[in-house]
Amino acid sequence: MEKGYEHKGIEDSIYSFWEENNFFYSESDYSKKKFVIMMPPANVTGRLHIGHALTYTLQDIFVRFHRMLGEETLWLPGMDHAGIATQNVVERELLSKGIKREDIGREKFVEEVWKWKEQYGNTILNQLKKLGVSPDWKRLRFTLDSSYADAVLEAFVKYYKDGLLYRGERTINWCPRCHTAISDIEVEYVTTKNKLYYIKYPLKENIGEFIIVATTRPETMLGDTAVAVNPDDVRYKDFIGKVAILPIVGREIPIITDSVVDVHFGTGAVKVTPAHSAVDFEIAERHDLDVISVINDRSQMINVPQKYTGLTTEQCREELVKDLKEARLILKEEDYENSVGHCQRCGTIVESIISKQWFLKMEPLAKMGIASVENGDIKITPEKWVKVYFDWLKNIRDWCVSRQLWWGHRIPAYYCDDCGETVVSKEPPDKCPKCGSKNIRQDEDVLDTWFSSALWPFATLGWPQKTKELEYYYPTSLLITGYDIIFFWVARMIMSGLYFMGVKPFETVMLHGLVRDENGCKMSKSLKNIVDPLSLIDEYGADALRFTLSYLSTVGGQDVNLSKEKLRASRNFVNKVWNASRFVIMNLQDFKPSQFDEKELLLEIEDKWILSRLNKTIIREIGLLNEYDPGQTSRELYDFVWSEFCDWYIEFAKVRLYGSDQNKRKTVQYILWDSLTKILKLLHPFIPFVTEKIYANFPDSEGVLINAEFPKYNESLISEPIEKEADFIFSIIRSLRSLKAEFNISIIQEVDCFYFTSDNSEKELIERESSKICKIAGLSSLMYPEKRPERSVKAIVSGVTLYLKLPFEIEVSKEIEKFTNKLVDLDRDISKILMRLNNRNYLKKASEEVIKKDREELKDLEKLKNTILSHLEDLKKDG
RNA sequence: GGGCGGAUAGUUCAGCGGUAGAACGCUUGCCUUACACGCAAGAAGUCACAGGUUCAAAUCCUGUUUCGCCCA
Repeated sequence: MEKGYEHKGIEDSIYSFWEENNFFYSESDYSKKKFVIMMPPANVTGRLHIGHALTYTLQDIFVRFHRMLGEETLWLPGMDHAGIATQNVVERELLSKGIKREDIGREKFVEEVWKWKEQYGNTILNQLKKLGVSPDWKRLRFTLDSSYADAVLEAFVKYYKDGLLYRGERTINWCPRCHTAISDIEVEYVTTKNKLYYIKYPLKENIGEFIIVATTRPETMLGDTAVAVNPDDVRYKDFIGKVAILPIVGREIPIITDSVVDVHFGTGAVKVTPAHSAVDFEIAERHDLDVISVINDRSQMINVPQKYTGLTTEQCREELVKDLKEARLILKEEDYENSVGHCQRCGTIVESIISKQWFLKMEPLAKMGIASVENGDIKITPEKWVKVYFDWLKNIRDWCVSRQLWWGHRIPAYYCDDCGETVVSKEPPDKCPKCGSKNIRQDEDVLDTWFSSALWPFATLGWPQKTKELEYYYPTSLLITGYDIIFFWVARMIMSGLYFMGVKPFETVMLHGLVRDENGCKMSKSLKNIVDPLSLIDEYGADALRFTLSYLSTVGGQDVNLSKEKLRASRNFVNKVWNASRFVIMNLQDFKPSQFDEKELLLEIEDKWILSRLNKTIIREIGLLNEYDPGQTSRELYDFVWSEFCDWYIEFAKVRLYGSDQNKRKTVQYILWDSLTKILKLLHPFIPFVTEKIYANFPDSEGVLINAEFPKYNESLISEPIEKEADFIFSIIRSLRSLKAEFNISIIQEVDCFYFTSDNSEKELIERESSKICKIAGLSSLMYPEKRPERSVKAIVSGVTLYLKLPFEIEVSKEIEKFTNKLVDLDRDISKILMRLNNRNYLKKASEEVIKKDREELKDLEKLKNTILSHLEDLKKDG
């Protein structure tokens, strides 16, 4: 084995080895418990970013863990056709060749997109492999696969037949750049500095009187069909029912009341533009107002006086404000901050317009979604998201599912040109069922990509066919994803799973945080703080990246602040594991674990200690992963492996390993082999490459780690007294080393040492372990003296006083000072505990366990105090 | 406007009722035959602020300040 772990070269070959041997493959097996995760489908245009790295690392940890537990584990990978994004990419590419999509037509364009997909679509999948993830690639699904497309059609038709899908003219969010409708949640609101204009609308009957409305978008007034005030607003009591004259246009519009009007906004009177505001549209429905569209789908003015027609909204605003000012109809304008909707995909300001679209009625679906989480059928963790989920579902609006794109699932609705009949069916009708006409056209639009990904947990398993996969794998076990798509994807999957399958799509949803930079800032192109996971893998190794991401994640699903510092720490840890293994393997050359009989074990304190600690760690890992806390698991594994196994056990092991007693040597070889084998298995879900590589070098390894059995724990090996004894020995060693450091004696320079204690068990323990203490603390001897040694440095551990024979004189006064200071600290600690133990309420109310712990602590401290006191006396005699 | 989350060592963060923790950085020694991506020994904190609950509060409650996110 090499001196340092070099991930380059190793990772790729191990990955191909796993893949070639089908270790990721799953087959339904009713004799086994199953564990199923559906991978959130990756955007086909995407490249691997750090957010993917986090989510897929976490998923892979659970997948590998359950696979090692012997469960039938399926992790189904996938890709999403990503309607708008993909269409944009290919459109841009064609445009660079001077071709517009309209030039070549729908069919040719879609062909081009498929070509693009075949060529570049697998980029992200290959990048994913670099991370070491282990999904069943043979079951890879794409949301436009023909069987998947069939599921989408089936869903659409069923929703329609059940009366949940309808086509209608309603207010929608329109992206003028993507040139399509988008759903409410695809709009991102950004606080923007704007002007608030106060515009005077003259009253018809009362010449010279006005009602003043405030707006940030004066150009929309051209489409006003009313002015509304709050019914409780006394200021406008005399205006209600009167008629205002819309300036510039001259239209007569009523002054109405509606409780949605906020009395604190502007003047309390608002203009009502039903065609360009969802709220106003609802007001219009309640009051039966006209709806006049004045902005078209290219952000141009229509149905307005000649001089404004065809202008963009911005040009129109400028002109109109000028004209209103000339007519002295603008009372004032003031600075104002409001939220302006932007297209989530391209950042363009979205326009509210009236448009004929397909909508999915959400209320009945939302009720199902709420119930299944409320009654505990589906568990969401961390729990704080449950409330967010409920709030969204309780206030949900109908979902606009049609998109004016060419790339996606084309809506299976057919319209008769002769009688106007609408037919929704999976198969195109050859004639109109109503009038028999053959003039039938399919709807031009495609479905929102999220409409298809909502079907992911069952459409990937062959639904609507009753496949054996669907039968076995549905419902799935766990869904892991970022909290940012709780509405987009999680909630919608729950609703459609319940609706079409009648059963929840997954048992548990685990939501994790988003990856941010080391200062907690969102990664963005403009901040130039984007880190590319592939270059991180290249620099630090996939294991180090994976370990960093899991190490930084928390049960609370906090955002993850990634830093190079943490990556370096993880890389060092991986290297530590490598070198500890290297040490063990080097010392196992003459040892055959399979031929060793456990009855020959001559266990010593450190063996029993590491076995106790190891078994506790196994229990912790199983417990923590079952509580969805991979972060805490990685932190505890790190500490156990580094600070306990490497720092103490391996150091102790060297004593017998390099000693002459062959039986002792065999024991320590066996424990090293046994515990490291288990450690590698415990670590494997987190750092699969390095552990697999090491395992291949292991004597008598049972094959490969990826499908090795997860270590079983043995509770009878856990012992608190053993751990306490070991800690006592460690403390002795620590204080001896500390003494040497204090007096600048090199760790390898051996010195004589005496120890004294009035406690027999302590004396025996040290006697028994003295040769190891000597080796590890760098002593030439450790003796119990006939009489008290003179002029020696002392350290005190519990009842033990240690006398280090230094090659030079020490200052007694300094020693006295040192111990006097320690005494002060000690007294403070003792009085703290005494205060508690003398408090009757404490004794009455605190738990027995706590009180017992306090009493033991007090005993220990007092023992220590007595030891210090008697040796202070000694020192004073010396002085 | 409504909701959620953060404020703990120089920095990044764990801990979330019973004696303040880690990593990195810093200081001092060490190339001790697994590892300098290392070893050993240190220094370093009114746990944002103010009240309250409790025998006991970084930890629970209320309020304040402040930073961030989501929804309207």
